[in-house]
Amino acid sequence: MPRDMRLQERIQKLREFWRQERRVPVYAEMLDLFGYKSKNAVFGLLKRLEEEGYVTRDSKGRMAFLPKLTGTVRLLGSIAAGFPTPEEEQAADATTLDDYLVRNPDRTFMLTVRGDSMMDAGILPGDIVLVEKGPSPAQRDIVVARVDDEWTLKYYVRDAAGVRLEPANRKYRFIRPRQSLEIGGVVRAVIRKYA
Amino acid sequence: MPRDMRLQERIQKLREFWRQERRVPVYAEMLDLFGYKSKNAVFGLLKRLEEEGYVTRDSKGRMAFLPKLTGTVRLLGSIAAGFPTPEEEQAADATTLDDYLVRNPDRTFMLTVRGDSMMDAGILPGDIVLVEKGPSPAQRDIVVARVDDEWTLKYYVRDAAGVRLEPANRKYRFIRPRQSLEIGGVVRAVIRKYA
DNA sequence: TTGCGCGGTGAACTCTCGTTCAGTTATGAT
DNA sequence: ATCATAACTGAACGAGAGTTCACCGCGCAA
Repeated sequence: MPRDMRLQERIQKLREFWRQERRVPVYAEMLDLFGYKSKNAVFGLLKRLEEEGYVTRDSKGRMAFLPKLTGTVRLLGSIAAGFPTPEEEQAADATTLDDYLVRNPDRTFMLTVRGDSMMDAGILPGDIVLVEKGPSPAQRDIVVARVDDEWTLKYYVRDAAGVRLEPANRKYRFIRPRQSLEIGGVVRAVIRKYA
Repeated sequence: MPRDMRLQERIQKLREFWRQERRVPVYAEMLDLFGYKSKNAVFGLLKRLEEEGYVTRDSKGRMAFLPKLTGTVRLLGSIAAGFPTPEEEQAADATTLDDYLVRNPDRTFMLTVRGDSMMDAGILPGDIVLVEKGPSPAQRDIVVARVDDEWTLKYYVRDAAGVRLEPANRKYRFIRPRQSLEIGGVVRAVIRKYA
């Protein structure tokens, strides 16, 4: 059996273990995970995995899996580039959606969208927005704002007259808040999950 | 200092540790993480965290953090329901986007959308689709299909005459594949990340 | 004030974990 | 076929892990 194939198989075992247990297996567990009989074999394998960027160790030698191992999706190119062959799939590094989408975990929330005020921006009712609380919005950021005692999504636009909130839907007109403008947060991502 | 507040602070420390190290801290590390002087204090705290569903143990007592601790986003209600008070935020359980969006990690890929064939379904150029390879598409699933030697997104529709691929854009007409229809995978989610 | 319980200290202990070393077997290139 | 190197076995070791136990002190209610 070729060397690289065996390695990939073992990495696959580690992925499965991680998904089930949410932790790094101890040597004893890796023994029967890989079919080894000696802990030193595990030791050697881990050294290779470290070289290839699947695991790290802290200053005291404690191990942790990296996203290359724990990731749930592989990042490929564009759709036009075509669908990947199995080899290309293997080559593509895995990543986690959390790392990809969330910068400030403690301030980020998922909210379900109601209403069609941002339809023209591709945000449909039922979609989920990732909202970061706290930062002051930049020009044309989409924000969660209180308008007429009701929370909605709007573009945040600063102009000569102050701040105005623009919908992305021709049915509605923009709004210029009278006094206090309450901003819940800034939309960092939109997620639509099918079925 | 009230009991629950201290607990929340400590949970927060654990979250930070997890984000940095991607593993469960050992007792010694928790000692100065929490400012304890005795390992038994850590032992007691972990028992509480287990009762409250933040950590699990396997049959041999090995610990793992649960999504309630490792999660990056909190799932709130709808936007119309308003923005949460700090107490409501605390009450909302954290979750990971990976668990939320990906069912079959080994078969799921991220692809960047090129072209406007699905614009009316809220899928814009530059968006990212999560594609699951393998499953046979259900009626009106969005699929990655090869059309005229080029990969695109289309609705998959089975009708009396066989299979047809429908765009979500009035500019284009549906397509009925002559012989072989190549399906790359089924779109399970759409993601749009700002800036 | 007394008594109780929670939350903590400190020390002792056991056992498992990761590492090391010497030696053996398998693998793949020449 | 030969040989160097990588992969693995088996045993031994030492450190560090988590657990347990005895005890303490503070807040709080009776």
